[in-house]
Parts: sequence; C-alpha cells; structure tokens
Amino acid sequence: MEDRKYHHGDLRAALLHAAEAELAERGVEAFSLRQVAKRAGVSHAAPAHHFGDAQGLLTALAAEGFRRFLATQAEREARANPDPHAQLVAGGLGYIDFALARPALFRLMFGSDRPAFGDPALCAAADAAYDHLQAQVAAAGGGVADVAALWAQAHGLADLLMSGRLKPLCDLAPADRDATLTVLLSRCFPAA
Amino acid sequence: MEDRKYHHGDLRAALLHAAEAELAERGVEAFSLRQVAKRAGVSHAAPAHHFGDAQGLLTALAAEGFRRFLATQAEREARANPDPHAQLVAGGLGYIDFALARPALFRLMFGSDRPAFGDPALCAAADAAYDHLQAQVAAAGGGVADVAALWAQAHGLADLLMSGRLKPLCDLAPADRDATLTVLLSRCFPAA
DNA sequence: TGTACATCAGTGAACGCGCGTTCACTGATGTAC
DNA sequence: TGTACATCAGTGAACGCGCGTTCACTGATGTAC
Repeated sequence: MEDRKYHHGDLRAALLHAAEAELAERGVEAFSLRQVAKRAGVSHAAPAHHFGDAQGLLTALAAEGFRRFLATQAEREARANPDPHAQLVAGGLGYIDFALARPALFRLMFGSDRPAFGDPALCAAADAAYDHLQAQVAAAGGGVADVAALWAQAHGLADLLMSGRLKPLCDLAPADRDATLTVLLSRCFPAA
Repeated sequence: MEDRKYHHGDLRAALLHAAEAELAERGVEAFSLRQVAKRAGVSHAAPAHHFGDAQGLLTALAAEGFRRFLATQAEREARANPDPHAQLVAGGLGYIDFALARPALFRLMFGSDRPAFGDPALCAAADAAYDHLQAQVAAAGGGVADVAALWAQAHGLADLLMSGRLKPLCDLAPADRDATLTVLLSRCFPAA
C-alpha cells in the first residue's frame, strides 16, 4: 500500500476494512463516516464517492459479512466428515466461529437496522447463506421445522456466547467448547 | 395525568415510558435524550435530573425490561400445566412473546452496548431472569447443558422471529405458531 | 392560621462539538489524434 | 513520441443541524415556629 499517491488505488476496499475496525472499536451505534475516513487516512468527503452515505457503506459491509460468514462455515465443513449430520454440526460451529471472531460484523448483520436489507446485493448474500443451510438440512433428510430448530440453536448459541452470557460455556477451552456445542447442536438434528 | 403542573408528579416513570416509545420508533442507534424529553413534554435538561445521562436512562430502562420479561414468562407459566416440562415450554414461549411484543426493548437488553450492564440494579434484574430459568431446568431434572440448550433455542427463535427472518414461522397464525414453537422448544428438553 | 425559609423539580438560554452534505477545486489517469 | 482534452478520484473549506452539558433561574412543596 503506497501512501503518497493522490489516487488511492483501492479506496473502496480500504474503506470497508476501516469501517469494520471502526465498528468493532466503537459499536454500530457510534459509527460515523467521518471516523471511517479518518481511519483510512482520507478526506472525510471521499467515502461519499464510493458509497453515498453511511447506510451505503454499512450495507456493502453487511453483504461482505454474509459472504465471509458462508466462507467460515465452509472452512469447518471442509475439515469435517462428509456425512450429512456431521456437515450440519460443522455448519453450526462455523456459524458460532464467525460470531465470536467478528462480533461487530455479526451484530451488524443480525441485530441492526442500519444496513438497507432491501438492497439486492445484500439480499443475495444473505439468501445464499440461508440456501446453504436449507440444502444441508435437506441432504440430511430434514424439513422446514428442522431448518428452524437448527438455525435457532446455532444463532442463539452464537448470540449469547458473543455477548458474554452463557458464562459456563464461555470459559471452556476451545476444544471442550466445540465438544459441548456439538452435543447441543445435535439435539436439533432432523429426526431420522 | 395533569398537564399544567410545574412539577410533573412522576417524571421518572414518564421518561422511561417515553424512552421506550422513542426506542421503538427510532431504534437504539438514533436514541437521544433530547427527543425523549420532547416526547415527555418536558425541557431537554429535565432528564439529567433523574438519570444523569442517556446511558443512565437506558440502564434503568433495560432493568425495567428484565422485570417485565420475567413477568411475561410468568403469565405463560401460570396458564400452563404445572408439570415441569410444560413449565419449561411455557417459559420459552413467554421469552418469545416478550421479544415480539417489545422488540426494541429486547434488542436493548440483548443486543446493545449502551446500557451499563455492570449496574447493580440491572445485574440483579438480569440475574433474576437467569435464575428463574435455571430453577425451572433443575425442577425438570436437567443440568448446565440443558440450560444452555433451552436458552439458546428460545433466544434464537425470539431473535430470528423478531427481526423477520424465519419467514415460514412468522407467517403462521398465533395458535399454529405456538404449536410449532412448542415442538421446537421440546427438542431441547433435559433428557429424561 | 400565617409567615419565613430551605429544598427540590423543572426551565430555557447558551456553549462547543462532531456529524452529514455540498461544492468549487486540483491532481492523476486514460484516450484521441 | 508528443500534445490536448475529458474523465475520474480525492481535497478541504464552508454550512447548518441536533446533540449533550452547563448554569443561573423560578415555581412548587414541605417544614419550622
């Protein structure tokens, strides 16, 4: 990354990166375009060029978040047994991994009104994540209720762990935690 | 409520009420003390007298929220079969009732950093809710893992329903929805 | 019952701040000839 | 290879706004005597 160029090169990506850091540091509630610009080392009017306003930036960031979310799940799944049930558990663990690794982004995606959730790119990214879950459940022989049960369990665990509730689980070593989470997720399996 | 008095009578309660309405209408993210004062029909410096600052007000509101949260669960439980498992389901349904009836408050309590969660009154109110769940699970013969499973399921369902995800469930009539939710919560029962 | 005084709740004007937005601008890049 | 011009990305000064905070104040209430 050169510093002295008048044209940045990839300011769009730099702004998204700065926005995520800003989100993590100050929370969705205190998020401001001027701070993001400052962090990216750029004039405060520059972001408007790429994203219009704060909502535009947050929308793009949430969409990017859903893509990474799916990628985090895919990582877990790739390392797991190809058996449909093992894949479901892996997906759930990936869900939780993501929430713990990027809590600010997770909260933006699932607990904020600031992104424009009607935006086509954001919808597409969110739908892809949902479709993936649905396909996994179908592969394991489950239906609509199983999707709901698994999603709710993974989401509830992710959200509660992320915000430091569920203390007994928070304090476990990663490996033990994964083992316990596996048991909890398994309870919601499609009935065989 | 008289309007013309110089002294309000119960401004504290009025401000909490206005704050919740404000929260519901504009979201945690745009919450401001001045708007709350305006809504309560009072000068913008008045809230400081009772709550110090915005965080003070939100902390008090969150504490009040936890008390009503517990009350909502108690309503469901009172109408349900006294059998421990039926009581657990009722508690879960009450959890979800609350989230759907007061989404802004729910989000303040579970998805915001703005309240001071170290505040003794807020801690006490939140702990009471947690203790209640723990006692219910114990009565049904469950342990730590069962608490986590049930809490996560209720919380996940509440959060996803509240934010309009889980479309198939959102669209159900209340009675059908309750029946489906009962099945989903039951999957997380303490193993008998 | 009446007066004097302390306390308390709420007022409203003033302040400084960070925000988003606008706009004329300038430096860099790419293309036509 | 060289010049002229259009386009684009980013600048920085200016603006108006709503916010939280402060502070001297005033109206209401309660208590002492």
